[in-house]
Amino acid sequence: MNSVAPKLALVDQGDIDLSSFVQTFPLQGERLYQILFDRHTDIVQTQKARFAVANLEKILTATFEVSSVSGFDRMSLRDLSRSTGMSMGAIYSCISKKEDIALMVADIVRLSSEMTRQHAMKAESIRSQIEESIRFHLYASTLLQPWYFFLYFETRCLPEPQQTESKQIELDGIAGFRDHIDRGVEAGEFFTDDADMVANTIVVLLEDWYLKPWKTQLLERGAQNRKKMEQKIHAYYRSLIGMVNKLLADA
Amino acid sequence: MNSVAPKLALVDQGDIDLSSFVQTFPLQGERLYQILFDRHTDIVQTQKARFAVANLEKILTATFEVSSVSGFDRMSLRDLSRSTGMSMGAIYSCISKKEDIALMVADIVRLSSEMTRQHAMKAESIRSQIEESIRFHLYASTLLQPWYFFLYFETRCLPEPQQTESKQIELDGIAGFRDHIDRGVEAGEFFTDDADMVANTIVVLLEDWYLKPWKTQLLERGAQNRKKMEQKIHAYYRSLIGMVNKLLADA
DNA sequence: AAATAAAACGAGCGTTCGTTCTATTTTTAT
DNA sequence: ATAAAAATAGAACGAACGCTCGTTTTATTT
Repeated sequence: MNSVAPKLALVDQGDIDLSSFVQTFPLQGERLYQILFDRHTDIVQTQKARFAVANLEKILTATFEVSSVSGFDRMSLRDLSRSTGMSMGAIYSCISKKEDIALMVADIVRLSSEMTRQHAMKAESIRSQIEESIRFHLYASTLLQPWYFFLYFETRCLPEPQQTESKQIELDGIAGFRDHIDRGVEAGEFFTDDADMVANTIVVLLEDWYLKPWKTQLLERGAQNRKKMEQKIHAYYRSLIGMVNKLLADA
Repeated sequence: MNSVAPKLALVDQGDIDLSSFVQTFPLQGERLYQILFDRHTDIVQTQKARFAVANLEKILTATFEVSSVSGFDRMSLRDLSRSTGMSMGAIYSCISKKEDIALMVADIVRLSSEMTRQHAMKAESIRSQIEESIRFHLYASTLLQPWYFFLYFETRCLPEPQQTESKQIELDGIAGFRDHIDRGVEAGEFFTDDADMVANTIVVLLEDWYLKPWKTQLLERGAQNRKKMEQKIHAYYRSLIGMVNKLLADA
């Protein structure tokens, strides 16, 4: 290991930029709802996948839209019915309880977090494990922004065991970064006297990205904004990495 | 100005530590509810301040306790009646609508934020303005932790104008720090190439303190923990200042 | 064309909510 | 002592809620 450890890469590395992430990340579009259907055969009453997938998409899209105004509790199923264009009966042939919607959101976010963890483990150096954790999390939480946002604010609508699990996921995230940092310090790759704070700061700023998109992101959808959105993500990514580099000085 | 600007003070300065803050901060104990009574004569039906103050304290304390489990919406006034030991009639002579409770919380937090701003303005150097903003905010949001926490998660229970105002308070907080930083860079006190990120990080970590007290704080109340709590605050304060110092290198 | 099964429909069920009201008792102030 | 103010317990109200169910529509097979 060179005594002047290389800073985290500040430029895209081609094979791991947003475009290629979008091409491989499975929790998108129709596949996302297909996965939801497959993983919740006990909840979803509709039998034919074709109908279920289409309706799950309607229900979840409308849930994010309606509940973002004043929360999941205040979203009535009549609101949802109006917003989806489905009848009450149709909704209840797709889910069996209102709470099921929140359960499915929690499941997808948990799945996404697990995929992030798996991906980062594959990186070689400690610096690139940190880098990949951050990058992958930013990508995933951008594509699934309404899902991450919903889970954060509506965890309390879930039954107790799921509430505890959500909190645990966050703690694991912090512990993961602290672990990387500790190992990096031990290996002499970099130095800090406050690993807890650095780890916590990273996690909190990753949360900030999907909780307060109005701070930095464009909220409009559409192809013309794809490019702009990509630029915004990478600007935030560079900011974050730049900060980590300042906090984790060379040993 | 010396070219080697002094770092933010890492030790207490006696007259502005937690103990003296507690002695002067008005939004505590009985005074807090007296202020609430005075500022909401239109809402509170009870005439005699003595009764109103005692009941407001019961109502707000119980609200924080009950609503922390599953949110303000799911807290019924019958829960509140049971938890306060007050009858429905007594509750409704103290408030006129359930929403009033949330409005009063928002009012106090707004007031506290304003006091923080006023206090920090009195500091002389730019560094100490940043330092005082952070310190004062940490103190205030510790004493009023349930209030800050409640407002953050239950803003959506408020009518639209108040929702927008809450969001604006956060944006103003970020803008305030960015302004300090910009002026400090201009004056040559320190340097950063990412003032936005530094300002945002400070605000987000200040929020983290009252949103996730289980990460770092002791939750138990009581005199025997007073000392421990004070140590925890200052440990977090030092961590935060240490980080700011690393991010705002000498010019 | 007829038969079948899945899906969609929406009025209506029972429940709970916030809120009001009444009758009664307790507390406070003069 | 007495009148005013406050607190109590709980019945009652209408609105809104999550959810069900008998019926109708649609899609597919016979």
